[in-house]
Amino acid sequence: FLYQSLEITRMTHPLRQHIEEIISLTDKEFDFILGHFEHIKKRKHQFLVQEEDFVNKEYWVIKGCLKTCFFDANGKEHILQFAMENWWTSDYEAFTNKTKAKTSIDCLEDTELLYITFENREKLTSEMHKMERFWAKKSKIGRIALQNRILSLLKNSAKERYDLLLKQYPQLFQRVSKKLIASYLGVSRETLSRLNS
Amino acid sequence: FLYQSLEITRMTHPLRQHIEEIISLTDKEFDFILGHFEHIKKRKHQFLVQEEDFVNKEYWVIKGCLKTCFFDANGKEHILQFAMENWWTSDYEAFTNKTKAKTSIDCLEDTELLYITFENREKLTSEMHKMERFWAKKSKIGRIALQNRILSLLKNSAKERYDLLLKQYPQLFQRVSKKLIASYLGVSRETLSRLNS
DNA sequence: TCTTTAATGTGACCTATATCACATTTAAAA
DNA sequence: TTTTAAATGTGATATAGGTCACATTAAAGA
Repeated sequence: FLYQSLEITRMTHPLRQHIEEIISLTDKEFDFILGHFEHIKKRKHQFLVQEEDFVNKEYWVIKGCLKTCFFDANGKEHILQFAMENWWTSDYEAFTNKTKAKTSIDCLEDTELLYITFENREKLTSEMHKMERFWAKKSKIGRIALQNRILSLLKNSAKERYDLLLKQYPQLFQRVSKKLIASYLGVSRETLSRLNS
Repeated sequence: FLYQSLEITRMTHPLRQHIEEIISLTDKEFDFILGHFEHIKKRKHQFLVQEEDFVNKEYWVIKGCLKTCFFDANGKEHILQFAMENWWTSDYEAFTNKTKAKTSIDCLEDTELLYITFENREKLTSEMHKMERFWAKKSKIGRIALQNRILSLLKNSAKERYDLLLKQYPQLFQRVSKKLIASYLGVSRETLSRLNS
């Protein structure tokens, strides 16, 4: 039904295009992969994951925007990740280790997603070596991105981190409040507001 | 020759024990894996990787201690990672993307390592699905650790980060100078020195 | 062993960023 | 449309942590 709802064919399915950036697929292989996913819609302010949940799904964003956040001892919110079109998201620690989520994943807009369960992911990777390689590659890329964020937190000032983020993800600033950007960068919203002046 | 030099058998090889924490291996499989690695020794202050190098090896520490560091615009050193016995290390961005290293990897003690080249790693993972799974799992674990470090940089004070590190890696404090610990935590060594008082 | 270099601690002072308070604007509900 | 809540900007002030300077101690080298 997903093909119909988005008026797309299996040839132009966004997930297929996404996967084919890394490995190439036949029509049959893509159908097989897609068969392991489910489709859901969420409205703004709905949660995909809440703190303390067990998490057995990994999500892929078709359309929309989400934040992965957590709260410190003083109740201050911090943003670990944003997710928009073509991004994967989940609480990976909870998903991988079958532990409770430390984070919440919250829709910032009405959002349309595909998800795959832990079991289906295991099945798919063992049945289809290509997908193991796909996710291995994705994991490597994700790790490099996290490492660069640590680098940036260690060596750059608030202003520098702001400029880098703006340069790397200009679309983000159109869709997300500055309060959340501030929480992602690790500065107060007041300081962020003053950076431009 | 590695078996001899360390007076170990293939049964008790430290790399085998390390891999078997995640997947199980036959003697034959382990010999096959080990055949893709080379053995090297480095002295204190020698580099495994220097900034601007191309990096086509991933290292595994048999014995010793290393730091992965980089320098900011003011020449201040920051530590991205330490590596000790049973840890993997490399400049993963340079290794994965075949780009130049942003970091240096420097031996803090005389160090004994195994390494695998990019080509051998590709060969090994494609010939032996188990090893693809092994590294996929390692990559997941590494990613979670990086994420938790970001979490900690965002939500914890210098003192809290210090206490967490001390709790998680007490051995580190016996082997590494406080200046380097400070660079890892993202505080000045003076501040670190005052945290205990 | 002697000599040099690095590690560590601590005082004095500085600065980037946080916090609190409030006004204004904008967007979301009802 | 009206009402309510959230986002944003900005001043005043506080503070964690940085920087500089110097003394002491410990550890490398030679």
